[in-house]
Amino acid sequence: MVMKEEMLMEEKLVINELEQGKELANQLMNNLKFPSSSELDMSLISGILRSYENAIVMLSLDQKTLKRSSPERIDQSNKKRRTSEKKMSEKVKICVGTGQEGTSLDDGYCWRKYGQKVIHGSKNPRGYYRCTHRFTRGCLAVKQVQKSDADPSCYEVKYLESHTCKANLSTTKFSVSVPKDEPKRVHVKMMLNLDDLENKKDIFRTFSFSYPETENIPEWKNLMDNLSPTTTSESGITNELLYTSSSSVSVANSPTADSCFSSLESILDLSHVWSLM
DNA sequence: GCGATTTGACCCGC
DNA sequence: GCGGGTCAAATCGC
Repeated sequence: MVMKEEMLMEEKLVINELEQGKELANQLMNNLKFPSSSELDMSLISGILRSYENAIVMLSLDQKTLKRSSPERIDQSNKKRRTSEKKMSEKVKICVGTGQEGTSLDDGYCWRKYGQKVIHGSKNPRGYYRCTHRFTRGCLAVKQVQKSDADPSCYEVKYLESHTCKANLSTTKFSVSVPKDEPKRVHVKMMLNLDDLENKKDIFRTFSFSYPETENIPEWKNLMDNLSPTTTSESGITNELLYTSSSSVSVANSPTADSCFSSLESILDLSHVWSLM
């Protein structure tokens, strides 16, 4: 019953997307008859492409749902089954400072917890999260979060499947700061312009890691050397430098883009394309 | 009331 | 049979 309602909802969304695409295509045809601005044409074309992309994503998700709930399987048993597809995965270790638990694990995406399991041989349970946009935009991103047994201040985060809900990182900005009282700890604030049609707003995320972890990387060491722990910026935020990504394509297409907020490696990979503001 | 989280049950691969 | 991943009903919180 609920499943049927969900299917109808999905169908409506797909039809809506296709109708939008059709509407935009009509507008484009009119524009071609009476040429005006090529910018408008381009925006119409990208609108059409987006509509069809969304429809395809929704349909592919629908197919998966149908596969899982095919009549034979339903006849066989009314019980739960899981997909056996092999997934791409990326493991990331995140250390959080005291009093920051929970917030630092926030990586800029919206996750919904769908399960928790006690793992054999581990003291801490593993949490299972999937993208909130799974059903609205067909985003299949999944992550697993488990507190490290060895270091309770560290979380092991495993990302399975990448986000298809499309974060637009073209205007991503990083802000790096060093706390006065803790000169070996680095706070990174990221300003991210998400291509979020619902919210249309910039989202800020912060996380931190220890200086020694990055000491053996020359570029990072140079950066840290330039951050004198005694100076204070005009904004009142200690030692803040703003960095902006000079290559949106390299960010957006990076295999680690989805977890760039939490993966130290990905931040460092990107560091060479940053330019000082 | 609705969306998010919790939690026990179930499924599947090894 | 065991362990890990997922589902979905129950519960919680706003």
